[in-house]
Amino acid sequence: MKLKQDKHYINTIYYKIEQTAKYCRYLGNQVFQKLNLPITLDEFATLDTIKIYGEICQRDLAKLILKDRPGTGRILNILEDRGFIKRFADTKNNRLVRKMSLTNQGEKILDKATKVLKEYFNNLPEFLSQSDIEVLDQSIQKFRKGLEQEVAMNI
Amino acid sequence: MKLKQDKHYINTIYYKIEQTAKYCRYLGNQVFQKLNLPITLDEFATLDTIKIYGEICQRDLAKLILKDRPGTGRILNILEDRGFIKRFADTKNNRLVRKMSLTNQGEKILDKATKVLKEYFNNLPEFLSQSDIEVLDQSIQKFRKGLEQEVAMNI
DNA sequence: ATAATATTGTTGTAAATGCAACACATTTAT
DNA sequence: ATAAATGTGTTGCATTTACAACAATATTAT
Repeated sequence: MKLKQDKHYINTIYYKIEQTAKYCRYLGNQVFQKLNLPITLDEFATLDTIKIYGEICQRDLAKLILKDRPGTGRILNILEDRGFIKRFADTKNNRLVRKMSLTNQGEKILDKATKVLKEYFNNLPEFLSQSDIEVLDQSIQKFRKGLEQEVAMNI
Repeated sequence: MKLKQDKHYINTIYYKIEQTAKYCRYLGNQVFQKLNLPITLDEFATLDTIKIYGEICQRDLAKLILKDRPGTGRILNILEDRGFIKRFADTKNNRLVRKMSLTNQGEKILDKATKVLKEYFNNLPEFLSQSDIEVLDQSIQKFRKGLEQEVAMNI
């Protein structure tokens, strides 16, 4: 993988991805506050992921929500305390694991937040066309897959 | 900006950018450790940016290195303590600001790190062609610019 | 059989991050 | 002229993050 000789960090694709990710995070958190949602962005992502994947163990969930194992456990503690999920012991490859599922209240909160968020984002000016997004999606996916082979995630 | 009705967070472009950024950060930090560089990724980015932009005030630097003002001040404290930069008072629009420049030692460390990093990255398998990178670069740039108008950065 | 290795989740802690408050100076508004 | 608002950098603190160490169990190697 060649880098142009005169490339400074600020001109690399790594920097631009970091920069864009930072904007995404700020926007996300600001939207959650502005809309007065009763959960944070991380909690929303966690609930939404549990809804899709059904009963998965904590480590698999950690990989999906991009947190490490301790961080995932802590988010789940909060969600459990607030009654949005319930946890139970199960096995996976003969190993004892903890899985989880949404409670009724968790479903309700998630649906509500999803609805409010969809409305908000539908009213945002469309700054990228659907086909632009697809191009971005494809190429960032390809980039990430390449990256994946170079970096140890140890989650 | 329309979202497909059935899109979960994990399928959005926001998630994929976060995910890719995380890989970038891990790879970066792991490379800096593996190569036994005497500075961190953040310090390198800071030195490299000071080298390009010459004498800028801390707040402008903060925007470039994607840190907030306190964080930028702290990184600069470290770099100053280690003798890689020197700081001095100046004015910008009649306002008192602190600017900085690389010391000889700072230049040396930066050049050394740049050389080692270039060698490392040149030996990585090329997982994206130059034209692929350009496509990614263009579309992520466009996306970020759209985002920029929706999010307050207050740095 | 025993030891070494691997998987999963938790605890603890050092470091990084985000943010509000402050100090100080300058510009703008009234 | 005075007050309010803005720009710059620092301090302090609460939260988040990264990471190592551990407990418990299962698999693999010797």
